[in-house]
Amino acid sequence: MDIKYYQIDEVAKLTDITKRTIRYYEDMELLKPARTESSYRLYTEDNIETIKEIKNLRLKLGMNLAEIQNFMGLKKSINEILEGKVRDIHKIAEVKDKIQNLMILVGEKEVVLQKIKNNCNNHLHRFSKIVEELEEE
Amino acid sequence: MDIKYYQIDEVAKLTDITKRTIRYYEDMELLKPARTESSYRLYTEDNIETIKEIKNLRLKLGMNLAEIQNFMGLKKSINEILEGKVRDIHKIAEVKDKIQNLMILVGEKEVVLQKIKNNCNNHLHRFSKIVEELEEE
DNA sequence: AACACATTTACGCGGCGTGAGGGTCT
DNA sequence: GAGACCCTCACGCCGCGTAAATGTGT
Repeated sequence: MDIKYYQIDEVAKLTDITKRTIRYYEDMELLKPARTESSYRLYTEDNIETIKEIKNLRLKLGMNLAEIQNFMGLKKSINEILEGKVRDIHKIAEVKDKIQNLMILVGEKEVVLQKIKNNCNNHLHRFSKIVEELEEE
Repeated sequence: MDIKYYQIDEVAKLTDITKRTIRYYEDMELLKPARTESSYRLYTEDNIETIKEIKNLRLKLGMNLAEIQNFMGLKKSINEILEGKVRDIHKIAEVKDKIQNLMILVGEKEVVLQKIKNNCNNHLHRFSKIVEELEEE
């Protein structure tokens, strides 16, 4: 069963990430696409999923590439543990710590979002009342 | 009743934002501190709150300064409406639209955070089981 | 005079945008 | 031969970090 490969232009369209940025992620070692004999980059479905994940982490959560590197490394460690490749309890404990730290950061971001949401809702309600009052005049 | 003013070094310590960055926010017109005769910047409590808010929006939500400009403009519009300075129903409707768009963006960010949280929790549970099994050996 | 602040100006890095100049052909 | 791709430099902008040169005095 052969793997389907995509060229960079198609990947850019599928992910809505520019070719420049996709190549830059490779420079930063977030991606390692295959190459043709003439150096054309060949991306797998997995590569495309990785790009979409980077996009989310950058644009929605504002992580920088170093943080994303870290995050990807954590995911790799998690998979190695789940696959039984890592059986050292201390190593596993380290990864658990990293996961818990990550959840703290996630929690802090959620707090900020909640505050904004609450404010927005309050304003929308008040505006409705204000508009009603204006319409009565 | 006179207002208490802070110099930039104290503001930097109170907000944990560098002086360089605080000055840069002024260049970007996010801040307009008063000045002494010798050009020293003087910040109010309100200025400090603004800096803390910018910090949250940048570091926790990854907004760029242009987006923050927009966000601050929206807040200003909201206050003008709440204060009764704006009584044009169409203007109020525009602001409501902007608030709703903002809430959509906030919702998208929450989805990403929720996925990460769920994954983290799943992994932590699985790790506990793996560690139990390893300890039985 | 000396110290601890302040000011502006300017170059450097990360994360790309945007060509330029030149090969390849899914 | 002509598109429509691909490649690798390389310079420019934004959001600051980090001096350097200079002024002020909470």
